[in-house]
Amino acid sequence: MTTIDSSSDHAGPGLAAADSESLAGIIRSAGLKVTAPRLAVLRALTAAPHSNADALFGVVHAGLPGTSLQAVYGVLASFGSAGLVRKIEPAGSPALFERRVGDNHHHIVCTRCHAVHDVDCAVGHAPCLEPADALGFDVRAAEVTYWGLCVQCQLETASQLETSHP
Amino acid sequence: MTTIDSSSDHAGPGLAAADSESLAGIIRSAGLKVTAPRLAVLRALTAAPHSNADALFGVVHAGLPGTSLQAVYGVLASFGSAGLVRKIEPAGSPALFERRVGDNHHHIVCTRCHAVHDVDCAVGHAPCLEPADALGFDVRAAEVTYWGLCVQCQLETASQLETSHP
DNA sequence: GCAGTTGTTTTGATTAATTCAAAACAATTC
DNA sequence: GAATTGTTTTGAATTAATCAAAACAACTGC
Repeated sequence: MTTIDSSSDHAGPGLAAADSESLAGIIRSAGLKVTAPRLAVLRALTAAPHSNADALFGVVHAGLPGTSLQAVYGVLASFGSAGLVRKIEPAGSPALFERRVGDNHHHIVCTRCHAVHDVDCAVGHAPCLEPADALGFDVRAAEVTYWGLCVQCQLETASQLETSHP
Repeated sequence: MTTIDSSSDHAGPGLAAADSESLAGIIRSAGLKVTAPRLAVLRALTAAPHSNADALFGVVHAGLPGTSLQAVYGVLASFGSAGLVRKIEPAGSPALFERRVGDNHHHIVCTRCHAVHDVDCAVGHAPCLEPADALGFDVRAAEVTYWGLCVQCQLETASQLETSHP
């Protein structure tokens, strides 16, 4: 299996060495050991935010055969507790992961194709963070999910309607 | 337990006949056939909102042995498409069901014990319904989930802290 | 540079929640 | 009261995720 080498005087994979370097730095700064699967997952997640474990496994496994799906789950779990990634679980989808953490942003999900995009707070600051009646709860977070049709699906459903016109 | 019976000339199950009658009416009005499992699920869900399929199965099966878990799933699916119940899927919990539909309300979930309560809109009308940038989406719904500690869990964690003091 | 320690990954199995499909059955319609 | 349509049962399968032990690799200090 390949080793991880960040020293510059080295003719490794070659492509995107600086990229790996910074990703490695991010992982190390989080107090985690830098490993090939972790680099690969972090790179894949940077390229495709809102990916699920299986999709990440596909990408990672392609570039690093021998990586197991369980490894991806393990990497995501460690990234999660290290605060490096955030896990979101929209109804009807498997868990998705994103690197954008710490800010207060929300998600908009297409009800037809399940595409997910980030949306900033509606209000500008902590959104809706005060429920009308918190029932004594110590509220720590407010999660907003918007549901609707993405542009693509609006077009496709419109043309379908047209086609099925008498 | 006292019997409530309004349809006097009827020797049915006897217990809570008026209740069953009205529940039956609700089911029938939704265009669905009235069956024992459906009545039982609707009654159980009225008594314990935010129940999952398994919990409902437990209650239903106790009163109506022979009912299968799949029947409960089937009932909930038909109720769902008939608009009689709403399905919510908080992260980390199995799907929950509630009869409160059509109004715009949200949920507050305890991060420790997973208790779920209804909360009304933060704003009074459609809450946060306009994201900062909808990215071209045709937004149809905004779902807000508050996360925090319920009163009970606040007390329990506080006393735990106290106990573990040096 | 090299060995030890600690943490990570693989391998293989297991669980939880839900869905699918066909046959048996029951509620409304005629 | 019989036919029709839809519902429930039975049994299996699927998906997403988790658990556990052994093999392995990255960082620590020498």
